[in-house]
Amino acid sequence: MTDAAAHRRREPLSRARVLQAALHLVDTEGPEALSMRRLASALEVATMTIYHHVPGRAELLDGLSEVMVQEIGMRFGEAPDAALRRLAHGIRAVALAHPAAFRLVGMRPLRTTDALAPVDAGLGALRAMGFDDETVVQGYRVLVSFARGFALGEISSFTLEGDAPAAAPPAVDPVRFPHIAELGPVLAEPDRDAAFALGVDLVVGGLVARARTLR
Amino acid sequence: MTDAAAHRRREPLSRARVLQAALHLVDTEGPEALSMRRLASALEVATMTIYHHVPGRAELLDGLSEVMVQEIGMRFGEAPDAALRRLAHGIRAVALAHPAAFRLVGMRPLRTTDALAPVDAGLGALRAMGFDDETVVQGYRVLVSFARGFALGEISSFTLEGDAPAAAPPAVDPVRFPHIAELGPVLAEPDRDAAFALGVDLVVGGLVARARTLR
DNA sequence: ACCTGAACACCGTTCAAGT
DNA sequence: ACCTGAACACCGTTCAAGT
Repeated sequence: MTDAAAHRRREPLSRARVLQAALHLVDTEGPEALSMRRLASALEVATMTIYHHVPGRAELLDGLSEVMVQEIGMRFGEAPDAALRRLAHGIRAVALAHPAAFRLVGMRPLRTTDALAPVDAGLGALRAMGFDDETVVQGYRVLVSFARGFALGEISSFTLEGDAPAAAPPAVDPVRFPHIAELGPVLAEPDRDAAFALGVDLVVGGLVARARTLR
Repeated sequence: MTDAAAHRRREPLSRARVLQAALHLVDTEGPEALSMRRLASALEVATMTIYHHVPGRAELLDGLSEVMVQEIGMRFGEAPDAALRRLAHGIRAVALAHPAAFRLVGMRPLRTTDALAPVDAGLGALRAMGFDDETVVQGYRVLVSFARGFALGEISSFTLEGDAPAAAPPAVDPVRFPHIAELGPVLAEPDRDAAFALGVDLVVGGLVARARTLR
């Protein structure tokens, strides 16, 4: 049932409906639209009613990342390196599907157990490659740091800010910064898909190569 | 001259002194302390006085990243791969020196020309390795995305949030998430330096290997 | 059980005015 | 040139109360 339908029937509010409405609000009106007051008014409910389903704004944001992480599809019986590549691409896909929301929560630690399935899958893939525990955790952090960092960076370059309009790159002195000046056109319109694929190849490809030296 | 000394003599306010005070405020009182009002009161000046030196809050944040980026040391005549490694470690070092401020601005695009020296150096190193323009820009984005993403992630795991106290990882169902459960101790206290070094090795090492195939 | 209104202690920014 | 006070339109959250 859609949120709108649930609402028309005046079903009792729930954490799930609050989170759903929050994500919709951010998707349609931008990150700065997510205030407890505006969320309540979108749900046609008093501001304080929200607090009966979510303890406060911090947990609302945690819930938002939970909902988004659950959109990362899982799959079973995949080769470990394919699973890692899918995890990275899944993180970026969620970010591109919800850029404003990802900007809001993209670097928060996952604090809610319902958001841990992709984490477990990623760690499992690295263990299946034969790494010791330390290297599993390190490799996981490297891959996820890259994927989140890349996605946040590209989002910032094309979403409006919540406080300032999308940035035009500053004009640059070709004497001080010759490389920036000469690369200008490519810097302005990079092939973002190719850049992300390069990063995934470097990280996952490198890990696969190291795994081979273990056996 | 220190900010405090300048202030005692009632020197006129300047953009530089505003930014310096803003960074100090965030360093000492956390990210949520950076409001125009609290910054003004730290400078013992009326709130609106700030606006004569900085157009608004967005530009204040841009200025903060400018100041932080300038702390990344530059060096000349270095081998390209060493320059890339130093850039990555420099980004992380700045983040660890100013965790609260980095959380505030770590993913903003650099919008101020005085912040572009490390960008130009990084691009120059990749060009010196022989890559075509597209690959230079892609490789740069990959390295910087990883460094920023990693630093932001580790900061979030040990800084208080501005809205919630430092996160204790949630207890986890070992049936649903066996890998998380079994890796628990390592996940709780990862070797962050080693993890970052692994990422730098994978990215820079991988780029060096690709550069070799070009000649 | 579920929801609400009023109040408190904050925000960023505009504007017209002061020295 | 440089600084300011008052006002406007917002915030998140506490508390006591309503159904």
